[in-house]
Amino acid sequence: MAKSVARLKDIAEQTGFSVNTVSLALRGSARIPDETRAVILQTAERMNYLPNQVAQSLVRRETRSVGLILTDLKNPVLTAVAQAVELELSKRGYTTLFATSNNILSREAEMIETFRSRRADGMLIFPCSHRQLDHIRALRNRNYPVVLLVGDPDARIDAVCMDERAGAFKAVAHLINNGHSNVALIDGAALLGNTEKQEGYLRAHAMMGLTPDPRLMLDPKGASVAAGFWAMDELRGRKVHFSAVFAANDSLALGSLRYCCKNGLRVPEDIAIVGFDNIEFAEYAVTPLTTINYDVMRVTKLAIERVLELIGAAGELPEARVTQVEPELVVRESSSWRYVATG
Amino acid sequence: MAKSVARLKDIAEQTGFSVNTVSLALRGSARIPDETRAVILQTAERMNYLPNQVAQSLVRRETRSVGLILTDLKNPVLTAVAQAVELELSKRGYTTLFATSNNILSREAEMIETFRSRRADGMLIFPCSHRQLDHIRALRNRNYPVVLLVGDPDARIDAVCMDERAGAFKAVAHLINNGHSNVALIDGAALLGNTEKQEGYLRAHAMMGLTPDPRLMLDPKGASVAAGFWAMDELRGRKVHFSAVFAANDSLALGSLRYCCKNGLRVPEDIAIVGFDNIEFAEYAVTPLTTINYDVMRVTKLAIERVLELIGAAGELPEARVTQVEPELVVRESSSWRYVATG
DNA sequence: GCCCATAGTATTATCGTTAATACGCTACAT
DNA sequence: ATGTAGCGTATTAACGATAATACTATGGGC
Repeated sequence: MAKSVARLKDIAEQTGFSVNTVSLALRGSARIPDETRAVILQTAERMNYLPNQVAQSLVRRETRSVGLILTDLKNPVLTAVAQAVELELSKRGYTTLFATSNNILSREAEMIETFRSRRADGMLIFPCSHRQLDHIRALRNRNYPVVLLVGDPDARIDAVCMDERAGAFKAVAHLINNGHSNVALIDGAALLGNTEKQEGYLRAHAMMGLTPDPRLMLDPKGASVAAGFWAMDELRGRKVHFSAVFAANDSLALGSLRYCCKNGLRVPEDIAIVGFDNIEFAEYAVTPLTTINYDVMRVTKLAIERVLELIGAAGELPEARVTQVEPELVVRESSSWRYVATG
Repeated sequence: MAKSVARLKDIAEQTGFSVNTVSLALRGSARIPDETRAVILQTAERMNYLPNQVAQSLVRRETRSVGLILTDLKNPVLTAVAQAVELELSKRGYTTLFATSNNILSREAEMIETFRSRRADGMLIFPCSHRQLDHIRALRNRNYPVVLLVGDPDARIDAVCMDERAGAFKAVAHLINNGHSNVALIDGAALLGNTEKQEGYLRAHAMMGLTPDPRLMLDPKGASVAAGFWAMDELRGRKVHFSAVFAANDSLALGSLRYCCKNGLRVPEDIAIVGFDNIEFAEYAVTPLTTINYDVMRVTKLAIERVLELIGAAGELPEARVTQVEPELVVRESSSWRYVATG
């Protein structure tokens, strides 16, 4: 905290009015005559006074701050979420307390406790695991406003999120419809309990009466471009035929694409690739990437409205609601050489 | 703020001890016998007590929070900075207050005031403009601990940062040394007053006795891949010969690369490209990108140490110091077809 | 001239915590 | 027995603001 900043008391001493009069004047009370207010305002200005929000928070019993806990910022989509959250919150006079869990459950729990201790009015959480949510549910049960950014309709916790299952379904169905009956899956999230994309992948197969070879489902051990590159190499080593790849995010997909490039595999002729998230680099890749897109800004706004609604709720929190936004498939060259021919 | 949370007073009433005894017991004072402490600890646990940091901050006159203001999070390097800052601060028991200025000076000033009002113990700022720093200097002059993440040795404000001028110099000197005497510059930062990279570009030319054609210096009007694509098109339209491009960040460079790809220009044979920042996508591009790399984690750690040092300083702040970390050139195929031949 | 409404300002309590100090009791030395 | 050291706990006053209430002039009505 900056050393020696002006307080109401200092302004009071300077002007000769009481602390309360100064407080009322600065807050624009009608009980203070214009002349008095002018003197006080001017003195406050001169002394560079800014209300101490710590003291205000104590007496008002609200901090006007919201905690944001993400897994990490390596994924450009989470980055976009972070920025959108901060923007929307600050528009509404709230400050963002920020933390990352690095996919470590204990760290997630720790950051939640930190924010609770700081009396954040509410929290937005992108949980490490979409299944282990007991610590978050406990929070909600104690009437703390929490909104998850990935949702499980059965979790009994509010959530506003993109429907990953539907997105994965669309991606894989698109590949199967384009004649690919052997689609590989590059996705490591299932190990953390986040099986939505895998479920979409399986459901798309089931719908078409196909059963994917389990050897085509690979954990890339990371979410980076390098991991995608490695995963592709590993898949090829398994000697199981596949003509298409669905990667759980665009970084992985771009890594796969790079692998193909380097190893003389044509995309999409030899291997079709579909990513997820529609990051900017996807569109400008050697072979523009087919991917799953959703409106980050819209989801974020809804999430913020939800958390502010919970914060505003008097007494008991309302019943938890899960809002899932349907993502859309963006078809580009990497999945459709017909598209190459015509486009 | 969550409704009705346990306070020291509640524990005091439950156990029959006074508030102060409870406070001392929870903080592990030696004056409290083990038996008393055990009772209090157990009751606190049962009531799910967590100290109210708002009240603590008020009485301790420090919030153990640091404000982080970035321009935006679209640049993966700033993202990495944000994550590293949060990690390092939380290791040291500090919370990160986060905001973005979107390169709008008034918003930057506003967020600074917000954090000051919240009594953040210090701030780390990536300013929109490296020249208009009066509002930040004023803060420092009032003894507020601030550390900039881009530095001007003459600004009389502490800074820990990468030496952008030196980085740009290395990039352009590398191109010139490889036989490119007409190097284009794609960089829009100079309009905001951030001329470091441009200066490096000019200095590299001057050093070699060259004067760049001003028509080869282009403002891409943005920092995205799309902007880089557009800039390349614009440059070619100017009908001034150039055989190499230095782009102010890797997104711009990847956009340029994509343009070349699409328009039959070979990289590096027809056009050499050098980027800046060494984001992961640079390495895995069609033509791996030569770029400027620096150790984000190291710079971040130094910056945090500096701000905590300022926070810890009793009385007047010490003289401002600017620490610049030298970045390094990472040569890949995009700038050197000799490298292609051998590598 | 007196009462009362009202405008303008001050007083006091409060938020949840910490810090300094005070108090009461036991035990011990003298 | 008596002063005193020390231990365990309580009391009180901050921190910087807000909110409810309490004063104190002043002016108007009769």
